[in-house]
Parts: sequence; structure tokens; C-alpha cells
Amino acid sequence: MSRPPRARESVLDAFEEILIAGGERAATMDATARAAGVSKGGLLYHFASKEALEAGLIDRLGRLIDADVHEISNAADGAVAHYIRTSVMAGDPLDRAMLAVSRLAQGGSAAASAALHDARERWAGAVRPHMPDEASLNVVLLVSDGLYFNNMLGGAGPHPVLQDADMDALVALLEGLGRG
Amino acid sequence: MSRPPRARESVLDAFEEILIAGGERAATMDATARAAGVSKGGLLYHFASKEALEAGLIDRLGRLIDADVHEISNAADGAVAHYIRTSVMAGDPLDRAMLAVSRLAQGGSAAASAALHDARERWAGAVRPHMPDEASLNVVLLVSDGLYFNNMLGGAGPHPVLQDADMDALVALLEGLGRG
DNA sequence: GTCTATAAAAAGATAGAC
DNA sequence: GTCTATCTTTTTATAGAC
Repeated sequence: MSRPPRARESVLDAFEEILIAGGERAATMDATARAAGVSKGGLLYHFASKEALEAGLIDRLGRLIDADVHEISNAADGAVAHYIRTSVMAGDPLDRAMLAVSRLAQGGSAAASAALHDARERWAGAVRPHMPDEASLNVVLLVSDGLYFNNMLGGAGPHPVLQDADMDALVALLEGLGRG
Repeated sequence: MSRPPRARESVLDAFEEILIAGGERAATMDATARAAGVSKGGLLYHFASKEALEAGLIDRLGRLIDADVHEISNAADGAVAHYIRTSVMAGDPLDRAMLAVSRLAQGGSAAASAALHDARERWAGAVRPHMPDEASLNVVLLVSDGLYFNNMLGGAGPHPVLQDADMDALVALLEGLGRG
């Protein structure tokens, strides 16, 4: 249980934010250092290379997924509802890490792709016990992926993909699938 | 009906390919020119800036979407089945353009994001007449988005998201939704 | 741990020859 | 239409002071 240095976490936060807002191209060491309020040299003390910086972010995602999978399995409102409703961005640490690591995956990072694949398998494991068959499970997983996809493409659209009422109807429909 | 110069199309093909394989960062003017077999100066004759190159690719996507929306509406195997089955990458020109423009959208290109939002709305328009309500329509759209999302994250996984049999079961389930 | 200074390579773009 | 040469800025990374 090593508590990571404050500056290190600030750098990771800044890197994450720039990846989300501007993509891999915008997320340079320089821009990250500036946003984190440290010098380039300061950043390089904590992360000796760009690759190390990316690895740090991927590690952070892994820790957040651990907590989330546990939460889904114990959700009071039901695993499916909880899983689907939290697939639309609320801006919490997991959402942000997912988005940022997705950007890295798009940039060709094999480690980032592997981390996302791994996350998806662990979510599948948490939801599977609540579904009658694999086809229904696939619908739930793919709808969640679809929500992430829309979040990922950014708020460029005039309105969110789903209104609150649409989300309620969607969850009801998917839970119907869950009851066989 | 202007037929675009061969070299221009080669440049667009190369840019698309590099975006898909390596992301926005890898898709430099230099790399694109090299892959297209022209010099940087040659590329810049056809596309005067990086922005113009991206706009060229977005235009290409728009033309392919036109054709696809028409095809979905007239699909012999049913709109839903056709839409869902073609959401998983076959490597055809539309798949490639979608993937490449998604990379640009991730990089913060507002034009790319707008083009993808527009495509989604047009697909919704083509599928809506075949669904009993908006909740069912949303499931179909989101499953399609989810399939694209998984394609987008690349073949890093040990196996595709869906086996053939899983796809058949998925389509059957979604068509059940379509029948109310 | 954090900084400045600097190197080495790569980026987008211009100019002008052919 | 396509090329080479060149300019400017940005990017990653190193070296070494504090």
C-alpha cells in the first residue's frame, strides 16, 4: 500500500485530462507538465518516458476497474441496471480513466488495448450470472460499449444520446431480457 | 460528377490506412506521402494542409454513408439484420472510413465528430420504421455502436467479440424486439 | 525532487525547379 | 502535377545545477 507522491498523481491527472479533451496528439509531455504545474524535468523524474507515463495511467485504470467490478456485483439496484447506468459518463475517476486509456488504444498502444479488453472480460464476468444466456449478455455488454462509444466521440452533438426517460426505458427493456 | 485524380485517392487511402493502424499521431503528412508513393510536395498539391487532408477523408465518409443508408432501407434480409451484421468490420471502404474518421474525432476534430453524429442520425432514420418504439430502436443503435467500439479498439484481443453463432443469436434477439 | 538549458529528431508548411 | 530543399516550431529526451 504505497501512497504515491502528490506530484505524481497531479501529472497523471493532467495527462488524463489532456487526453480526454484533445486526444493523444495534444497529450505531449510538455503540455502535461504545464497543466500539472511542474517543469518537464520534474515530470521526467516521476515518469522517465512517455511510455512510462502511459503505463502509469493504465495501472490507474486497472485499480479503478477492480473497485467497479466489485460494486456491480453488489449493486442494490441490480447488476444490469447499475452496469448500464454507469456506462454513461458521470465524470467520475473511472469514466475519465476509461476515456483516456481509450485514446491511447486508438493511438496504437497495445498495452492500452489489452487493458480495455481485460476490463470488458471482467465486466462480462460480473454481469453473466444475472443473464439467462450469452445472447442476452452480449446485448447488455454491447449496449454498454455503445454508450461508451458515444461518450467517446464527445459532446459535439446538439444533445446527449439518451434523455433520462430514454435511459429508463432502455434499462427496463434490458432487464426484461435478464428475466429470460 | 468529377472523377478525382488517381494520386489524390491514393493519398486518401494511405492516410486512412495509417490512421487505422497507428492512430492520429502516426498519420503525419510525411508518413502519408511515403505510403502513397508521392513526395511531401506532391501530397501538398492535392491537399494544401493537414486540415484539408482530414476534410477530404470526412467527405469520402459522407459519400459512403449515403450509399449505406440506401442499402439498409432496401436490404433483402431485413433492415435490422443488415444493419447489425454490417456493423462488424469486413474491411470494406465504409468500415475503413468510419474507423479512420473515428480516430480523427478522438483527436479533437470537430468536423469528424459532427460527421459521425450525422451518420448515426441517418442510420437511426433508416432503422426507425422497422422498430415498434424508441427504446427498441436505441438498443439496436447502441448494439451497433458497441460493435464499432470493439472493432475500433483493434484486434488486440485473442478472439473477436462475437463468434458467428453468437452473431446469429444476437440478430435473432434484436429482431424479436423489432416484432414488438 | 524539481529546476534550466540544450540537444536531436520530427512535425507542418513554403519556395521554387522541372 | 510532382519533385527537392529549406524554414520554423514542436517533441522527446539528456545533462547537470540547486
